[in-house]
Amino acid sequence: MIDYTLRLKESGLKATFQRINMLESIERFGHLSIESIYEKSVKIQTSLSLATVYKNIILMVEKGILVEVPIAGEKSKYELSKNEHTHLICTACAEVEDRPHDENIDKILTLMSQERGFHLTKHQINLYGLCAKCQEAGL
Amino acid sequence: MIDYTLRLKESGLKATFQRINMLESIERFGHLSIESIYEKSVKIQTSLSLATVYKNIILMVEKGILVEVPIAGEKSKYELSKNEHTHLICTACAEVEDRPHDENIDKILTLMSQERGFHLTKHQINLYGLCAKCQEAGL
DNA sequence: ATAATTGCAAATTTTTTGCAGGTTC
DNA sequence: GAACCTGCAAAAAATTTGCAATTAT
Repeated sequence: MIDYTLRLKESGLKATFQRINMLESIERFGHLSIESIYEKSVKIQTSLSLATVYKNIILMVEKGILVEVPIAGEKSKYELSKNEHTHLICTACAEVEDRPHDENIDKILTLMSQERGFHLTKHQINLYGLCAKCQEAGL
Repeated sequence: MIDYTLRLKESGLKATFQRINMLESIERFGHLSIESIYEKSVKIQTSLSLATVYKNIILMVEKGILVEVPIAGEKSKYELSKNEHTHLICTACAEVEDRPHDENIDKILTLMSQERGFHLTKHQINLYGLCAKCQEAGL
């Protein structure tokens, strides 16, 4: 289990139970919407309020502890910051799987940006389709 | 100017002035949020209602006439369906520029999907950073 | 001790819905 | 003329805010 107390303090945020609880929920499930972060976390701490979740998502995204994953046709999900990677998003079951980046991709994208004088700081690649499970289920 | 009347009818939608007006606004500006589509279009047809814009966005995305471009930290924007392309999103001025796809990218992404038994149907690549203008402006 | 954070309730914003009247095919 | 669409107003859902009480450092 990751040391979220340290991670939060490094960012100048207090290591409250609410925040650690939220981060552990996200760690466990990989990618969660705000509503789902609340649902998972309130089971651990029943007094948790949705407003606190909203406030902390905003703060932790600002601090770079969390990353927003915007998805077409759905609400954004949030994940822990980690190496750049590609998302495989199943349009049937809404599951999101991470795949490490082929290093060639980064090179190509950097070049593509430079052609336009664009200073690339971050990128997001979303692949939409059917995951293996949903294909087997005939969807 | 594109023939939106035909495009709508092909999709089984009636070619109302509201829809054509919305599509022309999107064509003119490239990428617009729902609120902006309303703001631009209501100048042309002052009786237009926001509810109509919402209803038609949903319909036209369903029919594949429009594509949702979800963006981290912002509301989704909508664009006309066109060839797959990459978005350069300026985090300072929020402008979105389209760049044609390097064909190598498509190959790599298809391979990456196949490794996981994932059936790729669509992908979305967003590059975040500073556009040339905003860099010059010292942002 | 003190500055940050929480949870609540209320306010605001965003999106959806129902329906009478109008429009497209 | 039938089915579809619009605009309105109202409802529902999502997000933000203010503040007194509590908690982390």
